[in-house]
Amino acid sequence: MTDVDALAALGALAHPTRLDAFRLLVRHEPAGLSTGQLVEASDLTQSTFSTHLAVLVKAGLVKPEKRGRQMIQRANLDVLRALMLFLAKDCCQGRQELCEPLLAELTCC
Amino acid sequence: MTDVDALAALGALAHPTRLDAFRLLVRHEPAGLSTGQLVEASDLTQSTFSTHLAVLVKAGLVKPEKRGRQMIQRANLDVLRALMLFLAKDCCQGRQELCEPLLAELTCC
DNA sequence: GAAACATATCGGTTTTTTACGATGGGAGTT
DNA sequence: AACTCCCATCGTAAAAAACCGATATGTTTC
Repeated sequence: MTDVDALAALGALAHPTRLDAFRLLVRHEPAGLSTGQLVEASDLTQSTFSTHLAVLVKAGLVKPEKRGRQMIQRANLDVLRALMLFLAKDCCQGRQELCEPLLAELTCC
Repeated sequence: MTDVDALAALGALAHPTRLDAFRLLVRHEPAGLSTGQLVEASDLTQSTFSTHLAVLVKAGLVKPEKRGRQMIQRANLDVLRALMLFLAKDCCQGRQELCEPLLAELTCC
């Protein structure tokens, strides 16, 4: 993951509507949700939400898939993992003791 | 870490200047760098960089400390860890197999 | 083919962000 | 006290983001 990719992912998640939508999609893995269902879950217009969704898709965090006349949206956890690894690399620069607390907490899952 | 905190941290890192500055500070832990040194490392005006720095501080990612007539800026790795944990919680919702690849890669450090 | 449906895109307005020079205030120096 | 240095803040202009209604595109249904 390059800096540009990480900036796109960070920016995509840095908005309440998009963060909510992404987390909703994560909770609905691997089935996904239609765009319309996501619009309903938000309190925004269909067109406004569509542009938010486009930001998530452009960042690679969401992968759309055609199904009949509707689009099924699915979270791309690979990109989320790549983003976390990107951040972790900063955290761990040479000093492993800095990230050990993180690993300890992450073993919760 | 609340949603509001996470959004602030994501937004703070979602800018090339601020991401660069934060990573530079991480690499200079635990000594930190003065604001002036950070300005030099950027290609921006002192005033412009100051507002960027304020965003990082507001998000808690950077902790300023007075030293004489200059400010020493230090990265707050606790907030970075909290942010990563916040993202990981989404990733791991109930399904531990989703985060195992991440943990495997993180053991690099 | 016409109608209904799901989603994307186009204009346009409002709000927010970014960037700069200039100014101000606190902290050392002479 | 006057001066210099470091940094924050103010005022402002330009750029980007957010939001909406209206329209366009492609798909199923009748």
